Amino acid sequence: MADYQFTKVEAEARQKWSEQQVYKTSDQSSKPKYYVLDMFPYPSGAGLHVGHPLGYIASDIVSRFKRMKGFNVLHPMGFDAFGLPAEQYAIQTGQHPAVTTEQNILRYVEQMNHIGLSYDWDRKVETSDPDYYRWTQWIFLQLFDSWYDKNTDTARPLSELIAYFEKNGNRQLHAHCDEHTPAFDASGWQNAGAQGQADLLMHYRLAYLAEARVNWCPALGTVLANDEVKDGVSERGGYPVEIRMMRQWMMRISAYSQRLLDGLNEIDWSDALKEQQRNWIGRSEGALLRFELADGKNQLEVFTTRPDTIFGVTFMVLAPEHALVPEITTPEQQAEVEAYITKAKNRSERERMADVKTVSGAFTGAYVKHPFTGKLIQVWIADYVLAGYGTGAVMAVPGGDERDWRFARHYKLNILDVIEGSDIETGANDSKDARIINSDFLNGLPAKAAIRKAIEAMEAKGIGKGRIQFRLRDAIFSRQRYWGEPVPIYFENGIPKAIPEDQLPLRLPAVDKYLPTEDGEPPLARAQNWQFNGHPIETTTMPGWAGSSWYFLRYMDPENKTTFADRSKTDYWNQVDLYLGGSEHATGHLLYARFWNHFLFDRGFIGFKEPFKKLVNQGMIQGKSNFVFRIEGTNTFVSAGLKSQYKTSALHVDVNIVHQEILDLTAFKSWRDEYSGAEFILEDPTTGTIAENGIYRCETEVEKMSKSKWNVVNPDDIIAQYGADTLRLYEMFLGPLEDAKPWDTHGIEGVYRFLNKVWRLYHQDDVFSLSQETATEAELKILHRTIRKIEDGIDRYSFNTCVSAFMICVNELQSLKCRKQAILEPFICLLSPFAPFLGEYIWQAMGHNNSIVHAPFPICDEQYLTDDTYDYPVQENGKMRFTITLPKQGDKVALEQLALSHEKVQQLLQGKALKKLVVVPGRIVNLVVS
RNA sequence: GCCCAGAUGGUGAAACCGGUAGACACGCGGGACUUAAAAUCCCGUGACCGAUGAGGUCGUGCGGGUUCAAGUCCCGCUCUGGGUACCA
Repeated sequence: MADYQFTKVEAEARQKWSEQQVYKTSDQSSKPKYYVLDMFPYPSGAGLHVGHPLGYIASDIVSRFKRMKGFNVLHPMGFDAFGLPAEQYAIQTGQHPAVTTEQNILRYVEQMNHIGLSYDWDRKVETSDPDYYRWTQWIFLQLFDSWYDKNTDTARPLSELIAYFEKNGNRQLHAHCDEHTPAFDASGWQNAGAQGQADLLMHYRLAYLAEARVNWCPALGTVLANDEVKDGVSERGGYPVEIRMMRQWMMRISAYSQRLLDGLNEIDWSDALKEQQRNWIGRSEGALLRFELADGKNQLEVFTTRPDTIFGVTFMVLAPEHALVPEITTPEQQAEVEAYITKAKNRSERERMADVKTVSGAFTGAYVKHPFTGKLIQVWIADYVLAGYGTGAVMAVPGGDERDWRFARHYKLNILDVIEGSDIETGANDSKDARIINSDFLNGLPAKAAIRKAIEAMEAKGIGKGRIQFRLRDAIFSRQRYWGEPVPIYFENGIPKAIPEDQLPLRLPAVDKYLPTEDGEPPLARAQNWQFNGHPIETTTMPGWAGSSWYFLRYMDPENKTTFADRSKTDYWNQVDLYLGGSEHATGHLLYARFWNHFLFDRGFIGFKEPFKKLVNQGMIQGKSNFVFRIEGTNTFVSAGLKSQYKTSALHVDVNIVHQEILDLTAFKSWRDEYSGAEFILEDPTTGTIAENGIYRCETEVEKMSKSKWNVVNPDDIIAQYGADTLRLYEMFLGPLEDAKPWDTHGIEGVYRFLNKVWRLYHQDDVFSLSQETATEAELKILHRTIRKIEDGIDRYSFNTCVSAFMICVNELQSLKCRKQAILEPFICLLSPFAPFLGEYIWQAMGHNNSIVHAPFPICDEQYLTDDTYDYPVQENGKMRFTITLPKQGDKVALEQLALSHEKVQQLLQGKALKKLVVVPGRIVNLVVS
């Protein structure tokens, strides 16, 4: 018998769906709502790869299941269409990124439709569409026009802040603002002038301008992402990169630190993910305290989580870029300090944090006075202290902090023992459970009590106070790029002003090149008349996360011309019930989106704080990259087994010309021009020695699936060979949704055979035929057990076990030769969320007019699930021996009696003394014998 | 470095609450059907000892521990993946 004709089946089902517009979703329904969201993709030029659909298929199964269960399901899709790759492509080819992006999107939509994803495409959003980014710009302006009131713990309109300043200045104001905001009274405000007032407001705005550290590449004239910088030079071109302060738009996400932390308690996300967000936000309780410099002029402010170890301070460490460094450095130390700053300056933060082995620093020559003992303490600079965290300065307690200890050891600085039970010769002791010693008034106190007492003493002395510090920093929002949302701000006499709402969208202008200007201005500076009423417009654009921070709201009301989404619609659809996406977004997108959502809630634009009620991370499907080895300086390639005999460099090779790790030599030569004359040193696969007629073996490595790594596998190819239902089932069958796994088609035949078996249940000699006989008890048991397993599986997002449950069911029905509609009609409904094409086709063959998409999900009848007896495994000292059949439920004592009197048990116990009998009803019998 | 996750047969995996480790597949071996092949169906398949039997021993990355019982819980490691603030 031939295979089932999946191409025909899938084409017919697809036509049915598009004719009947089965996925169109109404904003009004008597049914309960359910919102299933996928993280929308960046539409890359390589098209959708097999890794993308993993999550999409899973969420599609849930969507289809919920529809059949009687929910009004919102299941949309869109595109995160701004981004660097399109811009790079534009730089290389001169093509406008909008053009290539649109082509890529069309391709993605087509691919998604081939997979059978049940999106309501009428709700598609694209972040690069002016009708969409108009509202991204609008939200930016709301942030620009808001400040954070710590009294009410909400964002409020700036007009209210201005009214307050006019009456009171910023006295008694409890607002979230920059660290060094000056104090002023009402007259100070009134006399500040337009520029002065604008500067003062800038300290409070939630979207604000400030100086920020960036990776500046002078040769490219642009700022680079950390991952575009490798070993201090640009990845593209290998030019030097320096760290520089630049004026940038920032987002005051730090105002929301505590709320973003608290909100985690209300949402159903994995503990691992919540933990990552908690660590990212990084709340720590401690004290802020000031040390007088010995020069009597300056003060040094530090944040410490261990004020209880204040008597263990033996030196101070500042970040090399700390503002006081030039001022306090003594002439004798100046050369050394400057040399160190130059060296440290261009190390990335990541490098500085990761490198704990090399200790480096420089003494400034300055001293501070210990606030309690009055002793003089040296002030050092070292790059393990980061400028961006806390105050950029630490009080070093080498007895209590590992990094301080290593630093002290290296520079032979004093180490004091202030924590009971330490051995300061071998390392620091950061225990918070020990008692404090050698510390005057803190002696004998446990650390936690000592922390409180130390803070009290500091407050009494007026040198410090208790403080809660967050690691979360304000986010840099400006990008020196072309392909992003323009920031809707213009500058009138240097004062940043909002472009009026009714003038939005501020469209991306045309430019002659997608590159920075000669003097390092961003690409938008190339635009003609980039002005508003004669005033220059901001030239940076927004980052990728701007558009993705609110797209889930736009799906609810995608066409709205007067607001980003009507309140009645956002109230109806409300939170996302299930959000599916990769864990690589744990601290980026998922934090920024929560921030914007909280903000929109504060300002009354939406009615809920947390956007994503339930979140599931699908594991990444990784690529299996293949490598060939070129002998350096030649065009000769050596097989993997022989490569150690030569000096070679490994090069990625296209996975599509490698089969079972063996390179197709002819295909390789025609793959790229430069390899047309390639020569090979081949190996004998059994002996691993050089062999003229041997094979070329590649080495493999599991990496992210990416065009640049030549390991992308396209789902279209799989669909052409096996059909979309097979692809869907196979991706689900691969393993648990949340696990990362490399793509491998080894087992795909299995699910393909399964679908053919399903087909044959409904067809005899390819002719559709079912029997109308009444189902037997055995058949009903199989069906209802499967219904239970599938519902359970979907509820637990355990789609792989669902597929195996289907396989078991079909194997059993097949061996019973069941062809009964009474069983096979509910079965196809059960299967249809997983294999919708085959489901629809058979549903139609059964004579239904409606689509299976709207069929009801079969209901499990409990009476077919219960068993009276159970085969108890009997263990001897925990080792499995045999099974005995006993009642499944029942009184424990009665079961013990039954077990003991069982013939096999008696036999086992002969000549042995029973020490203990363990019987767990419905589970196990364990005989403990001596 | 730091934070988060993972590791089970030749392979992908299952085991949901601490209770029969390896369901379901792939691959492989054998058989049926066929002139033959494909497709399909049936049987076997963790390792080792034993006779190919009965039966037994070992076995869930490594080293310890708790328990009548550990893949599952606790302590200490190793390796792999993700994130580390301008990739998305």
